[in-house]
Amino acid sequence: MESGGSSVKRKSTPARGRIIFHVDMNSFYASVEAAWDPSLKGKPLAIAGNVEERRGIVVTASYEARAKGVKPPMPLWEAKRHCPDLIVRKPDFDKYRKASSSMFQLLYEITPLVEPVSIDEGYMDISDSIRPDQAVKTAEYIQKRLANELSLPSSIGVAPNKFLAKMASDMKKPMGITVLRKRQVQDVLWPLKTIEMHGVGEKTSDKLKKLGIHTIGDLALADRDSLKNHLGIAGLKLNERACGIDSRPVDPDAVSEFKSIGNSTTMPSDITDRAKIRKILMNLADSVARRMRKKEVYAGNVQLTIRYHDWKTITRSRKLQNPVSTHADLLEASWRLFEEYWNQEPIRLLGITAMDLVEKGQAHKQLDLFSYEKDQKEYDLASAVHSIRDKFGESVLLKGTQLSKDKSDNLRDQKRRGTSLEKDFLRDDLFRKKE
DNA sequence: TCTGGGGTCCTAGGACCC
DNA sequence: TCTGGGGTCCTAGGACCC
Repeated sequence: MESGGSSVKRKSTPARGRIIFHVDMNSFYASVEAAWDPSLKGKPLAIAGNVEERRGIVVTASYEARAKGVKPPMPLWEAKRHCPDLIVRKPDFDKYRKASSSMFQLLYEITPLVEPVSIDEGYMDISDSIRPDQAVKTAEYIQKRLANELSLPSSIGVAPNKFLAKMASDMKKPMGITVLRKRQVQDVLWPLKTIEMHGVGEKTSDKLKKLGIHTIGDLALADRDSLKNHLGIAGLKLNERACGIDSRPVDPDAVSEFKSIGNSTTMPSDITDRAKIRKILMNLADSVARRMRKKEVYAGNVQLTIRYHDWKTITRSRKLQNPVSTHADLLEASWRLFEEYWNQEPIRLLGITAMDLVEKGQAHKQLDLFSYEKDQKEYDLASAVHSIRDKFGESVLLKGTQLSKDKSDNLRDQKRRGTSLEKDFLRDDLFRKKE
């Protein structure tokens, strides 16, 4: 046992009596557009990608559009059939990011315990900042300010944990405030179909049906062993959530850094022409590199996505010898993957994703010339020792080379595992010489 | 005329080490 | 010579969400 005295720092204690908000913006992209251009207010509006092409889909629809049957993610042509006077706008992400940051700024005024989940939703833990009897008033206050100051409608769920808050915010839209208490779970949640549950998609819901589980209540009362067998750990989690149990804390740092940055594009028509394909990869590499530059990160791994004419999608990735950031390096890496894995069939979509992101300073460290030269010498020696050993056996080596042998073993391991950043740089150099 | 583009997390298998 | 089990890293795919 540890001696007492050290007090635990708490962000958001799952232990007892938390009050969690889930703030969910309604039709966010469409609402932002209408906030910027009030002439759009009250009109059926859809935000859709690929507007000129035939392949656009509705990303977000205003409530007026929804009333006429327009529902994301619906192909644009179908949306227009439902609603001939539909106004269509292309997404403008810079605009949405700005609106998003204003929105979160407002939430931070209530408590620092805000966890952004996506561009338009987030959790708040107000347990330590607001008196319980003031919770609903606070939710109303937030909602009013979002509407008055930013012209943005929202829905807020108020509950003892994240899962219930999330479910609650979904129940009244737009401009709803819903309180969901633990003791209401049985009455309110259990009658719902499993697909209504956050975390259950089509596949899982189908699997559950085969187990005779149709509602959230079925899920709550299901046999845990059976759930574990068929769905793994995820099954156990779902069972707990269905019972209203969720101990995940609200973590303000949860999404502070990006894990990957990618861009992809669907072609107007399927292609097989290598020159065209390379051109598209060039553009993708360019936009990924641009976004990486903004975030000041390097990529340790590059992934290529190919979606074929028949919707079959493959991803191929490779860890890089040293982190890269330029569009040329990204293109080179993805082109190599492309050459290696394309099966010659017509392609519908191409994507490049930068993964294993490291901060700029981190990546630069490896380019330190001194350690490079030092390693180069050691590596050369190590390689020589290795090839001699491989050719003539251990006995040929002098005693004095024993140390180098160990070193060479080390280097060989690192080379294989790719764990040492400095050695990675070294390896890349060797790699290039080979080509 | 079906099916976008941005992500995260989890699982599973193979290679390899100890 | 035959043998085990735990652990890490890498890659690919799948499910899900907004």
